[in-house]
Amino acid sequence: MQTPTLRDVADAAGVHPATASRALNPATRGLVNAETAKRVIKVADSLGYRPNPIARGLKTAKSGTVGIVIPDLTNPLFPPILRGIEDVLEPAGYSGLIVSTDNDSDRERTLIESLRSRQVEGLVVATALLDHPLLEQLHREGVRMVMVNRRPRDLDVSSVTPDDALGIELAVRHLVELGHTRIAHLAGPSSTSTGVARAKAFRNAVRDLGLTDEPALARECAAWTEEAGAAALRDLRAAGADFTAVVASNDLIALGCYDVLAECGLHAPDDLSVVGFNGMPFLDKLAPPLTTVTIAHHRLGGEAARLLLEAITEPDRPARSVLLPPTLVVRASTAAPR
Amino acid sequence: MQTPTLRDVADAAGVHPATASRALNPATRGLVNAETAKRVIKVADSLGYRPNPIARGLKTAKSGTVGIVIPDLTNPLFPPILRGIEDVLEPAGYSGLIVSTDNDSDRERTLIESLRSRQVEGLVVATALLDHPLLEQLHREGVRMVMVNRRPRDLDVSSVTPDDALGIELAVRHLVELGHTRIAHLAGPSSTSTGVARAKAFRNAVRDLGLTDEPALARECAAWTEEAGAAALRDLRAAGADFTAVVASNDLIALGCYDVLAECGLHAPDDLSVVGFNGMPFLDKLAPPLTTVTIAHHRLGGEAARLLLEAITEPDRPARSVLLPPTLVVRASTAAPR
DNA sequence: CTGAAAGCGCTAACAG
DNA sequence: CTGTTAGCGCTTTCAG
Repeated sequence: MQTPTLRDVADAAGVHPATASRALNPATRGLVNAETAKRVIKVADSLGYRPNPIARGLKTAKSGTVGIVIPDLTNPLFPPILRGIEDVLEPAGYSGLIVSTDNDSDRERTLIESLRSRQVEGLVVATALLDHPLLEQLHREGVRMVMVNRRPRDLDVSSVTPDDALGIELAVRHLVELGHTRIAHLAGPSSTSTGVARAKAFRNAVRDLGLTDEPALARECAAWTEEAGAAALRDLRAAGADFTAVVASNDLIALGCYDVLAECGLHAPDDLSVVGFNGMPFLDKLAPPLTTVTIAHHRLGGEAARLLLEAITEPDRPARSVLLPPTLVVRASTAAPR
Repeated sequence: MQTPTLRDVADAAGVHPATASRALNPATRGLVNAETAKRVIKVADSLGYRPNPIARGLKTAKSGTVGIVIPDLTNPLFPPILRGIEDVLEPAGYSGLIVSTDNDSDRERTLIESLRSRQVEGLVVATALLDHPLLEQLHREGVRMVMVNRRPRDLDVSSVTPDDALGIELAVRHLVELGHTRIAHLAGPSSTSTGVARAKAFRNAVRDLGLTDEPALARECAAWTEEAGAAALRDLRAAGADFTAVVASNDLIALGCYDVLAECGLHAPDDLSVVGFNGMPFLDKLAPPLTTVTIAHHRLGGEAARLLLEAITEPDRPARSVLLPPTLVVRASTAAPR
């Protein structure tokens, strides 16, 4: 026998399917005689009945699902964000459909199309670029969405992002307090809000702390990756820049710095102090353990999910943006300059 | 205007919805006049029509989705497996619904229930325990599934797992060739096939290579975690065991060994050679870089997805088990004993 | 080759 | 409080 339907339950309980439906749905149970409800429920679970949310969705135009759009699952930044999202979604009776765009905008378009055809009620988006036509279009079409980690410029959508300015300031202040005066910055791609915000925050922090802001000490990385970080640092060194510390725009870029140091037979922090950003796992096991600005990624995801659920239940609420405060975790990759 | 339905397309093209349906579905397009089909298709995409897979699923009892059950997304072992799965699913027109059980069997039951109610056509399961009543029950109920990474004992289901025996043999042989004769093993939980298989393989390898198999040199870890690995190594040391190398049953357990060495002011490989298993990312950045047995996790996932699709399209095929060959990656955590 | 009709499993009016 | 009716969007007989 196949999985029983609402009809089977109704027949077995001697009631009409509509009554069974009402009895089984907590929200409408009040409309039904308590006795009948009890009986229906008993029959239902003796038959092992389990409602078919697909059929329900067809009728109610609510799927109980939201789409989660991330660039790359293998980037250790995202699993904790996903966990945070799921931890909020699940108790609310929603489930998340996760897709990985691979930083490919065609793929992103296709995957979001497929999410929409699956009738997701909203989107949590972690792939935002500063200038992101697809997201603008979706927004115009009235798709409910929340940005996490990054956000587009000029788009009135809710978002949950780290307080990049504060994070970078913590990093720079730490280096200045150690005595560094020539500090380089390896910025993330300028196509992302985080890349731009951190680069700008770096310049501000440097000035605020009384150092001079030297453009020659900054490089933009082509991607948020180890390879791009390594390339940027090589470039900086090749240009003859003189610096004793580097603030990397994320941890992977910082790892790229480690690679370059190893190539050159140099060591952190003796030859160069290095600070990362994000607080990936296992950073404490590196050689040397990496000083980094840490974000509570779990919370980042949780807040985003909460905002999305809110947008779903109260569509008229204006967009809100949440900034999560970072903390600096000092480890052995930073020390006073020699 | 809302997203157009098949009816809208049919009306606009001046045909019956049934005809439009046939024209739009490549599989039934042959049943329709080529001209008509062409016209319908043109109208469809001028309207931006996109079929509703939910409604289709309701009728055809096929959802185009499979469930993916993993213990914990934040374990770096799983993202590459997921990638491998998605890379196979997607071109086949399927999508994966990912759930994270958190190693909690109640949660697992609930989540699998919810996947089934969402009409998944099959399951890729990465949470298998050797003795796993829930999976046995699902199997009896005819749920199509494929195990990945681990598998239950005595259950006739398809699986894709690493060749644990070969992997451990590579590790032990490497240590023996370096001159080690007293080698310890930190086994994974004996509730999992990988834990048991690797422990057994260790004993065999030791004997085959002419050493004596000493039970006093083995400990079972309570979990596949850093903490459990550390606890096991502490225990071994406290018991006064004498050994110069340790084969950890996975990389996280090996990281636990690093923690204990650091606590005691000791260093790998001088005081103890350490070998891991899995080939997690960033192992090359550790202090010291970890020698490990590497598995192509991406392929592990890909093969599993392929087997599942096969089981879906040809339900009568017998179960198959695929063993993926590991390779040993030698880094600086192993050296000749002092 | 195409239209008519029925129905997948469920819920939302509307009566009674 | 409960049954009737209708229909979500699509596919699939079955006729024509």
